[in-house]
Amino acid sequence: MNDIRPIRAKSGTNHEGTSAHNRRVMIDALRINGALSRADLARATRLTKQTVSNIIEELERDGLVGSREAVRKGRGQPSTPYVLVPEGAFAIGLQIDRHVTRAVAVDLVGSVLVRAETGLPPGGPSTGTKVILNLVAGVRSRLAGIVQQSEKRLVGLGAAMPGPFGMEGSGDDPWMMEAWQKFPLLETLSDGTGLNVGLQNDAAAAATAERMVGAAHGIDHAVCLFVGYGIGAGLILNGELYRGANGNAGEIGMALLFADGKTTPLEHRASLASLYQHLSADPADPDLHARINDLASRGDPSIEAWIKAAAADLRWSIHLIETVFDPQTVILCGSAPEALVNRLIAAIGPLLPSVAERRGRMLPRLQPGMADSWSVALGAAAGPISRAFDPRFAAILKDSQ
Amino acid sequence: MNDIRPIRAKSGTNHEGTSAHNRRVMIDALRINGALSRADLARATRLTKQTVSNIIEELERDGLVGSREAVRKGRGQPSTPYVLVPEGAFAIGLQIDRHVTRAVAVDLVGSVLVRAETGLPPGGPSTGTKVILNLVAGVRSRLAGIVQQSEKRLVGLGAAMPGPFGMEGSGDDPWMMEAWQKFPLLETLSDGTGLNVGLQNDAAAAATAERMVGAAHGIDHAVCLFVGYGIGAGLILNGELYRGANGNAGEIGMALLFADGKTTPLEHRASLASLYQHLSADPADPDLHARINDLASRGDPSIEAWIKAAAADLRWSIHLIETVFDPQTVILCGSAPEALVNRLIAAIGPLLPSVAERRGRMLPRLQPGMADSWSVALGAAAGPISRAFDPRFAAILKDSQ
DNA sequence: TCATTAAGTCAAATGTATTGACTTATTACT
DNA sequence: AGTAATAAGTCAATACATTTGACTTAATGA
Repeated sequence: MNDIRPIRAKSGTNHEGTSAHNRRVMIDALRINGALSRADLARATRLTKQTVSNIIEELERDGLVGSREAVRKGRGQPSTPYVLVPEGAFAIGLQIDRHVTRAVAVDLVGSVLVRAETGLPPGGPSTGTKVILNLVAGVRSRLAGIVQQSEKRLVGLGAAMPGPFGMEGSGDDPWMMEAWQKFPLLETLSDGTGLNVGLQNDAAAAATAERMVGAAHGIDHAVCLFVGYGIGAGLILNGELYRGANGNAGEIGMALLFADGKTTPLEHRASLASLYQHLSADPADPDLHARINDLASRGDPSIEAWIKAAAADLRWSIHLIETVFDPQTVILCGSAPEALVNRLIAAIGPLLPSVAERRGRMLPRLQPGMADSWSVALGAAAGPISRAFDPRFAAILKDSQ
Repeated sequence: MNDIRPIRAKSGTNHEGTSAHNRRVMIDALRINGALSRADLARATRLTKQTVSNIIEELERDGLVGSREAVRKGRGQPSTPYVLVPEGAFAIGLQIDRHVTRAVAVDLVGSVLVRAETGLPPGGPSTGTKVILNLVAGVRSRLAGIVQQSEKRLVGLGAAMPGPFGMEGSGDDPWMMEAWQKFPLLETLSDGTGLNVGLQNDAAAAATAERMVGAAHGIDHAVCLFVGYGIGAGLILNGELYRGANGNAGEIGMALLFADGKTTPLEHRASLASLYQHLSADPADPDLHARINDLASRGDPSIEAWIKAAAADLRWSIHLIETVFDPQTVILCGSAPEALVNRLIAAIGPLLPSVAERRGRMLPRLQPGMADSWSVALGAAAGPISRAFDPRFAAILKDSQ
């Protein structure tokens, strides 16, 4: 008689959910297409002109969209194009990496306004959180110096760091990432900044960045293969970042390869970590990034052997991604030096035959994405922007209100 | 000036979208939890009692839900539990396999009411469509003989067959599946039956079945590893079947393994096809299924070597699935004989260490799913039921109305 | 017996999108 | 030059689904 088992159900929705969705759809349409008139928006979203007018008026009042000069394009009344106002919203992005942490402030359209970087002292969270909170506070105050009302328009703080999260650890990581992965980072950052905080792994952040301003812009099914210290895949499925049950979806670097008579995780063979080992380089060396970029762009033999081997593994990874996710395109990005990523892309081709080989493809199977040191921090910041403004199923539900 | 580029945007929504979503949420809640009172539903869905009353009244009028006798459970007015009415809706499921085709009729709760099976003549679609349409028509009329008003309540026809779809083919498949994959099946079935028709690959169908009545019931992140003639994964992500950009997501059988000095697709090593080869058996032999079931349940040495090798490959596949999808659970199912699936599950354990190893797991990492000949046809039928009644983002949008 | 608790209903209010007529501004045609 | 055609956008009224708050019903427990 005593039924203690909780009832599981999805949340319903109501008028406010409808309205919230339609606002997001408008913003998304302007983000993807650039300037659009109210009539354009009505046709594209299948809403009526009147509804679009109401919503646009409201978004304009909120400072999220603005009008440009009317344009004549044939018969009929000239149309007034609307565009996103970059200063309509801001977010802070934070990248926590092995020996460095970076923070950026970005605006609604994904432009980076403030950058800051600092070394992360050894000792993990116990010593690092203070450094991080200082860095964020610095970025925040510099942003306030650049634009008016930035605090009011700050939608959140997005953090990114290498995954996987919540795993039983092996305890052998000298860079203490494992300690960070177990640390209650969300609460600490939330308490320390008073902002809404989100967390994703660095591959997911890179994908979020690619979707906002990069090669995945406006694409609903894309996978970003991220080559950094480790290797991960950021998954854009049905137009949304897919996180999995525990935020660890896409940790493809831990996929096992059978090679040389043993099974090895992909990222032990094809990541920056493996390159550092190949070069006997110290990952903490601040000049290393530039040096590798230089070696890669010169085609130095010390690096070519690694590139050839890594490219073979990445070729396999891309085949795997195409096979299991069936995306419209795969984007290769990374925190690796740009010249290295370009060399890898060149060395990866031609791709292996896969289900992606089909008539009528609109996009290349493999595209280069961002490969600079700031793309993960940018993607971290894009997270809160996306959560606040992109159309998502969760956003219409009552339990998100 | 002439801007021909089409405007891309997501569709907006309105009251009808809201209402449609809330109806689906009610049905979903009753499907997952069984009998619930209006008050229960209001709490679970976060809608008001009044709204729930309105919707339940409407669903009852539509014959989709019905009430049971009121139950007293402490102080307060006794509550009236509502349940799904099985006869509220029906769907036909169709499995097209290499040498056989099966059709079933299922009801709203996933019970199979009618089964029919027939051999598929050689020659592919040109000779096969007639057989299939006859089979479907037979099932349909038998259903009409069993229940009243079945035609009115028929929400669609779901088809399932081995993928991948739309690929440039190699043309060496004696069973003509490639011809089927290129054939305009949807149009043919739609024209031939007048029903809404959907198409999935067989792994996706198996996952749809597991979600409606099997091990994935009520679970939002699950992957069904399907062992049939080939190998595929059916992906339940965020509570919905994920299809990918071209309906080929989850075709894990084509993933490449490096082994014995060459790269081989997984399904050349661990599928029923490989077992048939191992046993030098004729796949068209109608007794083969029973014979393999017998060999597997007796632990016959002729099959144990294959099981051991296949289990190793499946162990790797499960690790891969956990790594890239981060599901709550992996379900092993198949059109393989049940005893074989059970032997495989036993031989697969213990699983490889992965991100799935974490404190506080609620579900086992690997669970057995359905392994009978009818589960794909059942899943095919579950497709239209799910499309019509399960909460989905697409269902609230105007372009789905 | 009566206060308390919980389920469920009623009628009015609220919030959004829709409808259809109307205004405005421009081009194309005669 | 004049006028019809076309398209953008507004106005006021309406429709639709959920919400609100008071109310009714039916049980338990002290």
